[in-house]
Amino acid sequence: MWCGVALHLQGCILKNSDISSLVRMIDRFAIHAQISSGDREALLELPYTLRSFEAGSYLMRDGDAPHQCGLIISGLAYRHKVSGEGQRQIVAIQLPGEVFDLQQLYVAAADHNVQTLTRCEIAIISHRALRKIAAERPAVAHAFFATMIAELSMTREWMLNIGRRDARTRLAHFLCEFAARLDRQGCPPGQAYELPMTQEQLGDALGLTAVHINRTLRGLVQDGLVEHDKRGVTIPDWGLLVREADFNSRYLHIGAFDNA
Amino acid sequence: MWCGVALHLQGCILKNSDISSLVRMIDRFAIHAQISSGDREALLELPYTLRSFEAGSYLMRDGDAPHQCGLIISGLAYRHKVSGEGQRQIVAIQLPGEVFDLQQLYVAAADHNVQTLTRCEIAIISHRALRKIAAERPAVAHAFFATMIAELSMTREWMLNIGRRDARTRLAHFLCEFAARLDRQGCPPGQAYELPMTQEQLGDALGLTAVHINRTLRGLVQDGLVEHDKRGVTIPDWGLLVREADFNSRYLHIGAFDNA
DNA sequence: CGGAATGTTGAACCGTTTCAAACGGAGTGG
DNA sequence: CCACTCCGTTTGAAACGGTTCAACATTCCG
Repeated sequence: MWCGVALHLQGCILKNSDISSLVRMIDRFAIHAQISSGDREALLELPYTLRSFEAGSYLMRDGDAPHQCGLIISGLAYRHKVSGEGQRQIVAIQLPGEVFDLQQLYVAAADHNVQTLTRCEIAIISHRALRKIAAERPAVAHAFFATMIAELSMTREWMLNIGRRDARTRLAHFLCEFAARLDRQGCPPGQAYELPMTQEQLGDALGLTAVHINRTLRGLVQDGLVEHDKRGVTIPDWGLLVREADFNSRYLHIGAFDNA
Repeated sequence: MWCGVALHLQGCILKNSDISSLVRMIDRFAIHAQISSGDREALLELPYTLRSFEAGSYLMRDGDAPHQCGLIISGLAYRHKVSGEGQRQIVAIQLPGEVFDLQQLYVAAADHNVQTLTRCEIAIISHRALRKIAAERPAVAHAFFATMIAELSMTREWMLNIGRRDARTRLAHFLCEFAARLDRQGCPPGQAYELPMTQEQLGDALGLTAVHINRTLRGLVQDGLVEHDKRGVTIPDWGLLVREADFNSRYLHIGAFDNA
C-alpha cells in the first residue's frame, strides 16, 4: 500500500528537507494558534513516522478502527464517502501543512475514507501521542479544537455550494477556495496553481458528473474566467471569478481566530 | 428577540424542571464522554443563564462576533447559510440536549446563522467560561472535542446525501436520521415523532424546492413508507424505510467513542 | 372572521444526466 | 519506431429529475 522507508524523527535517519518542512509546518501551526514555545517543542518531539504514499493510496478506510493521524508534508489527499448505490462524494480536500488529521481522533470506527490525490509525504503520529499532548497541554488542545472548527466551517460552505448553487457557480467557487487555501499555506499566491484532480474527481467533489464538469469548465474558460491546461489552473482576474463564484473567504477563518 | 426572564443557576430562582433537565443533560453528556464526577460538578456549576426564545428567533447571525454558547434544554434549532443569490441551505438541525453549541467557540466572526425552529429553552453560557473549564479540565476538553467530531461526521453524511442521492432517498434518509437522533436523546423510540419543519425548511435542508418535497413526501406516504399528519411522522416499518433511505447509523457514532 | 402562511396539484421548462462515440496523450511491448 | 492499450477529455443527442410558475385548498393565528 505504501512505498518508501519508515523513518522515525527520534534518533533515526531523516532527510534534512523532511525535518525542515515538518518544523516549518508546526511553526505555522504554532503561530496560527498562538501556542507557547514549550508547546511547540513538545509538538516537534512527538514520535512521528515519515512515510511516502503513491497517488491513490488509502490512508484510512470507512469502518476501520483508526489508531493514527497524519500531517501532510507534501502532496494532496481527499476525504470521501460512498453511498449504497456506489456513488462517491468527496467531502474535503486536504492540502499540505493543514496540520493533523484529527477528525477521527476519538472515534471507534472511521466514518469515511481518506485517499491520496497525488504522491504524498506524510508524518504519521499515533492517536495515543496526540491525546496525551492534548491532555497535558491545554493550548495544544485549544489549537486542535480550532482546526476542527475550521474544518467544520469549510464543510458547511461546501454543503451550501452543492445544495444551492448551479454548476457554473459551484465550480468557480471550488476553484476560488482552492486558490485561497493554497495561498494561506504559503504557496505562491493566487493567480496560478496546479489542480491534480481528474474531471471525474471534480464531479465527485461537487455533486456533478464528469461530463457536466467538462462542459462547465469549458464554459468558464471560454468566458475568460479561468485558464486551464493539463492540470494547471490560472485565474486572470481574481475579482471577476470571485464575483462569478459567490465566493467570500470569511468562512475559511484565515488568521481570524479569537484566542483571548 | 427573546422573551422570558434571565435566570442564573447560581443563587437565583429557577423552576425545578429547568434545573433537573439541565442536570439530566449534563449527566448524559458525562456518561457519553466518561468524564469524572468532579468534572461533572464543575460543568453543573458554570454560570448558565436560562432563556426562552420564540420560534424563528436568531440565536446567532452570520458575521457576528459570538461570545456565548447555548445548550438546548427543550425545542429545536437549525443552522443555515445563505448564498449571494439569497438561496438558503440548512446545514444542521440541533436537537434538545445535544450539549453545547461549540462550533464558534474560538472564532472571531460567525460563519453561519442559528435560528430556533420551535419555541426553545436554552441554557446560555459564555465562551469565556467554557474555554476556562476546557483549559482546566482535560477530560472536558476531550469531551468537547468528541462532540465536534460527531458534528463533523453528521455534516459529511449530509453532504453525501445532498450531493449524491435522489430526492426520495434523500428525504427518507433525513427522516431516518431524525428518528435515530431523537432516539439517542432518550425520546420515545423510533416509530413516531414530531417534525416541526415546514416543507420549505425541509427543502432548504435537502437542497430541494418545497414543491418537490411535497411531491416526494406524498410519494413516500403513498408507498406506505411513512405516515404523516400535520407535523407528525410515523414510520410503520423501520427496516423498510432504512433500506429505501440507504441509511446506516454508524456515522452518528452513537455510544461508539473511543475514550481510551 | 379574515388574512397570512403552508400545503397541494398541474403543466411547461430547463439544468443536468445518461449513453455513446470519438479523440488525445502517456506508457508499454514488440 | 510503431502499434496497442488505458485513461481521461471532448462532443452530441436524447431522456429525466427537479424547478418554476400559477392557481387553489387548507390550516394557523390574531
